[in-house]
Amino acid sequence: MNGTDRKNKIIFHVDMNSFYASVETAYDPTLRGKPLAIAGNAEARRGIVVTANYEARGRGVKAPMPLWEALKLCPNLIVREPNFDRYRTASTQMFQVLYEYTPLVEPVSIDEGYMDVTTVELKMNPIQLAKHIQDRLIHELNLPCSIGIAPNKFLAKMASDMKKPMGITVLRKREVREILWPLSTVEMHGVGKKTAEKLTKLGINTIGDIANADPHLLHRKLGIGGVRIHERANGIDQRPVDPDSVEDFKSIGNSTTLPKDEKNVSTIKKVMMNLADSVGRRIRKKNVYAGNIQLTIRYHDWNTITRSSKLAYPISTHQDIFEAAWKLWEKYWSGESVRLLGITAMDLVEKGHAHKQLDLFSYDNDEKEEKLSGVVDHLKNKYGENVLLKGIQLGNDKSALLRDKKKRGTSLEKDFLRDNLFNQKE
DNA sequence: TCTGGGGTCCTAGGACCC
DNA sequence: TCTGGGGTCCTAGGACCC
Repeated sequence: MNGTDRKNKIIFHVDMNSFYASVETAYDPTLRGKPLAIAGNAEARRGIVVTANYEARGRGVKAPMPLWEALKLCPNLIVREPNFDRYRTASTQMFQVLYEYTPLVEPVSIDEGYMDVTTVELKMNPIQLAKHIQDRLIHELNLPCSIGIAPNKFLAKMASDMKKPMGITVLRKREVREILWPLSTVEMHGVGKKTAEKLTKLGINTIGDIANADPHLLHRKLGIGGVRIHERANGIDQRPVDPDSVEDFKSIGNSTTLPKDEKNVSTIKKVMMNLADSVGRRIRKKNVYAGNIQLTIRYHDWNTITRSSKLAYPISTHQDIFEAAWKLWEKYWSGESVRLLGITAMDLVEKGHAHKQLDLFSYDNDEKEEKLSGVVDHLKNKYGENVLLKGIQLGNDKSALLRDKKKRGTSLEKDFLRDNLFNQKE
């Protein structure tokens, strides 16, 4: 293998076909061949089609469609409520199979992922390998998928979309002009309705038009995303398959649509406590702290606002999360009735070596220790162990952290350090 | 009988610091 | 004290995807 060979990667995009519906059918084979939709309870205002199988899609049912509309199109539609634990289990099993071929697997969602199979040594060509994986998923898990094979992630993604269900599609770079360019701009991954409208105004109607447009114009009109779609439309995508990207999640949140529009504060408080509880469980399970809490309020008229505030120190308990969210609620609620509430933990920092660090302090108050372990991990993460240790050891002097102009903390961090670590007397 | 829930990335303006 | 400019942080909203 020489350098030129290594430059031409072989990327798979594995895309499970109508995943939730397929998982349900695997559990209950009597569903096979019948039109099936996964949708929430309409009484609880969750009546949205999340996934429709191909029989239902043939009748025009597709996600996300209100359930009543789906039933109008397809009166004999079978409807099942989503069972996310079941889907997560199936997803894990599915990725297990992919990991058997290479560690270079990048899950992008519960039902799709990329594989870099460039260096996989097998007595098969890539198409045979894809077929082999597809066969295993259908035989071992009863789950159909489509696989796109291409020299990069974007083309693999576009390829996997071309034959469904159970397709295998190769898209070579030299075929981009013939296969991708005639498609309309919305067909392109990354171009949605709004961007397509803007493009239409510029006289850009197909992926080929994007490819041949002036990238400076696209930059002016669409920002950095414009440059990106120009590259992609020309078959260029340098992003590596990153198996670690699952680890660095940026936020964890939960939201819920209320059974009816609500302005009763004690009801809302209960909902928010439940949301805070589940967000707290999830971040603690992932061993992270939240440095910022965001509250989402959707009003009866569908007007949605988000309000967030950076915290003086990272938190992880449901009480702390609730308190932060409740402060935002009290500050920003307009008084109108509410349709949906959401709490999201953001600016996540790893828990790290909290307890080892804690030995440096002589606090006897448990609660304070919990809070301090959060800020210590946060600062360590951000500035590195040395800076932080130096800062702490300087004790009641001004810390290295506060002095270092390049690595100075945020004002919130400074305030916190001043209040809690340095017994500051100016 | 309108319209779920989980995310990521980008932009833009003002605050703040040097 | 005035003036300007650059950089980062923080927040809110929008677009997009599954």
